[in-house]
Amino acid sequence: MPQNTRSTQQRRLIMELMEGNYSHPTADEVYELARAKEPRISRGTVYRNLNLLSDENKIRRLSMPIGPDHFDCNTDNHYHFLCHACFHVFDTNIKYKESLNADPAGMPGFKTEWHRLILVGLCPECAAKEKKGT
Amino acid sequence: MPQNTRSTQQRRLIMELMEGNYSHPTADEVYELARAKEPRISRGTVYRNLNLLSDENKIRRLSMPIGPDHFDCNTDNHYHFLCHACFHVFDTNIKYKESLNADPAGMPGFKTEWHRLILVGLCPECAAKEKKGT
DNA sequence: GTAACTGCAAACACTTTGCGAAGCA
DNA sequence: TGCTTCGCAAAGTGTTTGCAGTTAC
Repeated sequence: MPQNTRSTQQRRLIMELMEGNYSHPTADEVYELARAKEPRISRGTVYRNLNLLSDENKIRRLSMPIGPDHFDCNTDNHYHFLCHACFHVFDTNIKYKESLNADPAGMPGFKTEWHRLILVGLCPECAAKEKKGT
Repeated sequence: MPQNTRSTQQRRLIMELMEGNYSHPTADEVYELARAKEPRISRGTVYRNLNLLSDENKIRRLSMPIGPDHFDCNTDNHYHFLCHACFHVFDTNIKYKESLNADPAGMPGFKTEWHRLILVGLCPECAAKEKKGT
């Protein structure tokens, strides 16, 4: 990260697109949204800004067991559900377990900084489609 | 997956390398191990066989929030710790929560098939190095 | 003025895939 | 014999990076 970050048009646009966007978009989805408003914006700029905003904790990067990373405007600790059919990401109601970041029992010396819990399966819509198809 | 899978030299070699190997190697590490015994083996073959063996549940694919996938000869459900300095993967002693695969409370319609919990931080060795460096 | 940032394109890391030859059942 | 698998190389996906020009402060 540079010492002084600046407020550029592109950065403001990307932050605006993320604010209040609870769809957990991928970098490419943000790129498409951004391009609709600012056609000259480049993919590199979107990636760079998403990385910078994550580093500044203004958004959260969500790495998935399948496919590209997603980004979340909600930086509160919470867990996600990934549908392996439509690849949408959903928030879960599972309570965040702060205790998992404490030294895991029986693993002295390990310093946990963060943890990731992801459920993978089918969302209601895709589960219904699956049923119909069978 | 094909209807009938065969027992080839390469597949047997890769399975042998995985059996009793608790170091959670990446595909590339398996490739290097395999090449030491069978120099003509190709990367594609290693990837194909690791995928096939995972599909057959003879090994387990571990997707990490950083870096390439790892593979585990232990197919029992358990959780892992990733050191973000040396990128080694360790088994944790955290009890597997079967209940997370039940319908998450308050999320009717979602069908969870599996879940992944990964702790990220520093292993004892890298934590010690970090301390020294500071 | 100058460090931070941009667009662009090339490079990168990891993985999959198309093909013709070889091998297992 | 016929389907599976192989080695090889090329392509695919998602992301980062070097560069020369531009912009914020």
